[in-house]
Amino acid sequence: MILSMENPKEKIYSILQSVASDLGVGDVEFKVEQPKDESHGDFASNIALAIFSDVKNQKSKIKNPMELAEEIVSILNTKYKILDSDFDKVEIAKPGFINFYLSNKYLQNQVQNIILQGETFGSSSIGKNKTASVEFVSANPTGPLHIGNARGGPLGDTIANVLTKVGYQVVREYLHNDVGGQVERLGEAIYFTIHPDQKPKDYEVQYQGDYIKELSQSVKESLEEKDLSQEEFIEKAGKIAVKLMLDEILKDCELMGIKFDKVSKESELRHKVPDALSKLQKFLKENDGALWFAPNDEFLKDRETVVRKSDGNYTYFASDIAYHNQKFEDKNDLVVDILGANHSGHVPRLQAVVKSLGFNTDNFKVILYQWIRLKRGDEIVKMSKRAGTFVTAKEVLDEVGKDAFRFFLLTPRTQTHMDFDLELAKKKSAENPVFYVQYAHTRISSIFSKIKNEELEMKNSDLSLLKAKEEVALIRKLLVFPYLVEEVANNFEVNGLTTYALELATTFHKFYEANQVITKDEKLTQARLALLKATQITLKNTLDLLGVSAPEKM
RNA sequence: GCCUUCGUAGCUCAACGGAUAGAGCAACGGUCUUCGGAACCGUUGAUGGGGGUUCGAUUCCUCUCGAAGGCGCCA
Repeated sequence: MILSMENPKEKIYSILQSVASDLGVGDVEFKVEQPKDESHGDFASNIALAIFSDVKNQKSKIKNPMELAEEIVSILNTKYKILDSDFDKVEIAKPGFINFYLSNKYLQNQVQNIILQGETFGSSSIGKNKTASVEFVSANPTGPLHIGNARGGPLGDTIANVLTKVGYQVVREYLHNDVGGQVERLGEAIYFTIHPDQKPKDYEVQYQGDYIKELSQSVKESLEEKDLSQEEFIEKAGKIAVKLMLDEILKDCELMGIKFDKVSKESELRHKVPDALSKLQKFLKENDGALWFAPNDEFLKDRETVVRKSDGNYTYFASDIAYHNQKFEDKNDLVVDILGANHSGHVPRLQAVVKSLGFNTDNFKVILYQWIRLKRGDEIVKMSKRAGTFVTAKEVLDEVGKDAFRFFLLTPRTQTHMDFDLELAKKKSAENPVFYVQYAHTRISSIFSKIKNEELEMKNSDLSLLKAKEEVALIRKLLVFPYLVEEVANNFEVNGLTTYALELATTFHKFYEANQVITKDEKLTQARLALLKATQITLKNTLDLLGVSAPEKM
């Protein structure tokens, strides 16, 4: 049995599967994972516990998990000669875990490997020759991007980065809602701001706030020459305003480090609605003069949705049907929507649409993120676009900067209802964890800036000199990265990347405190420089995925 | 009323059903004649509450309390 060590984790998994077959329990489900505690090895498996708890397999000999683990390890040693490969040690632990320890030699050699891979370290081929569409932000253009919408920005962008990293060809998409009642309301708000005397007493203006005044000014300038009726003015004002808002939103996105590849307009999608609906004939029904999407899906019973109003106009939902139909007809292997929690009710309908259109819902992922709750000290800030009381993304961005902004928003899981203290954010921006990570990168760059002697180039360094506790720990941490990237590409939980960035920085800082890199011992210096190089690469690659800069100086 | 999500340390957040629940900030106490102290080390401190499933539960089920959001011919 020869172990190819390209991917130790997969290797362990496949060998354990063979062992399971040897034991006559080939169908058992077990895991191989990377324990968080170093003392539990580089990889650990619960296979013995899994076999034990699998009732069906208990019919013959009932052993306890520890004995089972012992038997498995002995098979690994004898039949599969696992210690002849790059493993140092295979141990059993308490309830019945089997822990695998990589040899120092294997670990040391990986340093060179990382350096050779450089910026491709962490890449994989799971998305090779595949395309993905990631839609995010898609904010209503009836007001500026606020801090709530903004969470989807870094999130979608980072997911797109990760998918790119694993080989997908990714299109970043934005949907511009430039038609519908909201656009008219916006036009009205502008009209009545310019002509307050004409506002009917019982009419309630939908959108308010300083931005409406500014918008009104801009709209007025471009329309004042023309002689328009109130109705024409409102219509044109809405269109102009919505375009202005889009430009502003996209500009804010750029401040966040985001550029979209494709901006679709709802007004154009509407032309494609009839085609898309024709594919859904079976699931459409007329009622009260309106046309409804009514799939015979258990979950959607009594939740039918209108696609064409009785006045003949299509709804936003109809546009979304056309939009998703197009995304899939564009032959995307993966379609990802990043939506705020206020769209939670929309999700099952979208899934039903994708399914009813005949596409595979496995290729359709919707990521819902919870709203951010804003606080000023102890006071909760209520945000309302209507009342004009909201905090814009730009305000916060200007205050804390892109890097801290992104890192902060990417740290919690998407389901977390995070609290954002504006005062604290301003006060503490200099102490944001992101600087801790960036500082690690800066420290490394600083050391390299001191190396002038070419003899200290780390090619051919003797990596076996890297055996200090902190050195080995650092190598181990570096090797987690490719597994993490692949995991995130599968589960979209990008917060794992920020956690990892912090852990990696910590491991580095500890190494740095304990070991002088540049010393009179040239061989050791070379080896440590190689380790630093590999660390720098990994930090940079992680920060790149997060869209956070990796500065040489701070 | 129904549906979704959340409740972890004083605060903001982590933890594929796994092993001693981890970080940062705050508080307190240490570490520099060395590559950047935006660092390192240490102390105090937490799973809202009750049941259940499991060898094992912050994680799954159930009840309960609390918070956010959704339940339109709006988007």
